[in-house]
Amino acid sequence: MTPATPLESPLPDRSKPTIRSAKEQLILDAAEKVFAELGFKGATTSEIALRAGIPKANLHYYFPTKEALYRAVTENVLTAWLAAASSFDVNDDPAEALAAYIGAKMDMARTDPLGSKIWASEIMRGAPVIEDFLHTTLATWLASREAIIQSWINKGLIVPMQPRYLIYLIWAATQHYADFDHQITALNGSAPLDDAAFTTAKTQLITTLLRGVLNVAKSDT
Amino acid sequence: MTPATPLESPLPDRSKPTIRSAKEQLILDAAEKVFAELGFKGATTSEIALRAGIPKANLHYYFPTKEALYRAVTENVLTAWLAAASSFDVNDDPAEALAAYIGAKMDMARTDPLGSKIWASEIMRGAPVIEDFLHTTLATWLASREAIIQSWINKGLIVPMQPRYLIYLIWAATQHYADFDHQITALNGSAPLDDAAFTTAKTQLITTLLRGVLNVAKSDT
DNA sequence: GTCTATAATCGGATAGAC
DNA sequence: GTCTATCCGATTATAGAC
Repeated sequence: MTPATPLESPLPDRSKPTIRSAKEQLILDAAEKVFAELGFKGATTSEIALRAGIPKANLHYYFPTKEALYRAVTENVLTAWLAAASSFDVNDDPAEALAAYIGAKMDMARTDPLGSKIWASEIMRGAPVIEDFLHTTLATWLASREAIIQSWINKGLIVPMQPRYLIYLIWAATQHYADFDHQITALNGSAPLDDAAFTTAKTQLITTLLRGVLNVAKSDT
Repeated sequence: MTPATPLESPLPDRSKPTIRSAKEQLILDAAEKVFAELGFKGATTSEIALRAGIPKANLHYYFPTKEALYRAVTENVLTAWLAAASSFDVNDDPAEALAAYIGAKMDMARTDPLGSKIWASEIMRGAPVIEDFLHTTLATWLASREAIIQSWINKGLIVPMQPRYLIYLIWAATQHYADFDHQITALNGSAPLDDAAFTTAKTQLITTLLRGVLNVAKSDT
């Protein structure tokens, strides 16, 4: 595993939509599942090929090495992550901005739990592939959102706090529904949360966190 | 990996403190690190033996199979988890009980991040080893604490909510500092959080969550 | 109890036929 | 472009000397 080479080509050439793309996508989908379950080292190309329904050698034709395949999967995760991150910016009102961001992250945990698991697994092994991303794009994004939250604090809209620990809280709370979905399912009587239950969890999370950080009118002091 | 056999002997025989215990502990400590980083499948007995400073065959003398070693490590994690879980019960006041529990979980994330990572990794791969624990001990613990929180809601001490999503929020927020410590370190300028910063994170988390769920006096409505 | 040597298997990757 | 056959290193586990 080469360390910290910058990721390239987030959207790899859509000019030829379905010539080799079909099988590549088949492989990427299978790889996403296997990497999410077993991590980079635990995943095997045999297992990925098996789940994709192709011979192992065919997989190595499209993705020469296991690491190249892993990096391709990881790029997709980062792309999705950055899309959700922008939902922070659509509103100047802290309540609406935070609610939108928490909601977007919850929706991502619901629709793409595998991406969240791959992220978690990558971080837990020391982030060799996304290390550069952590120190550049993510650090920049975090700093700018800290500044926004700090401005809300200065205006008295948010209670005084360290903004970054609020961000960590949001990340943790939302990604938990993806990373630990097996545990949540087990504690739900072996049935995954249905849409109604998930909506309840999402609404309650937004309510609790907004109550926790929004400054109410100080008329009663 | 045999599925869902109940875990046995949480405290394996302390009558002979240091005859073979010394090397077993050496192996368990090394195994905890390697399993935390690489997961069950990604970890190798060679790597564990290397870090324990013993020949690989010697490891297999003390722990016949990789799975037996993994189960031993997992038992230690469960034991520690149950110890922290009891901190919920020491107090009848919701603010104090929740603060004590959140604080205990944060302290665990600080002192034993590896255990948290092993838990996360085990859940993400489908929990084959702790599945039984999830459906028995953990489900029972969750139900009893839900009942306690519900009683607080009935007394008007806590705002109306689904108690279990509050528990999930506490689990997620606290374990995040263990499971994602590499990311937090990267975003902290490549330096781990020092004790002061961690205390700030812990205090702020307690403050935010208590504000989010405690019912304030309704004198201003 | 401990370690060297090795068996048996698995996994990543490739050669070369089709 | 696709797949069968295979190489070779890595990995789990054991046999047997000390």
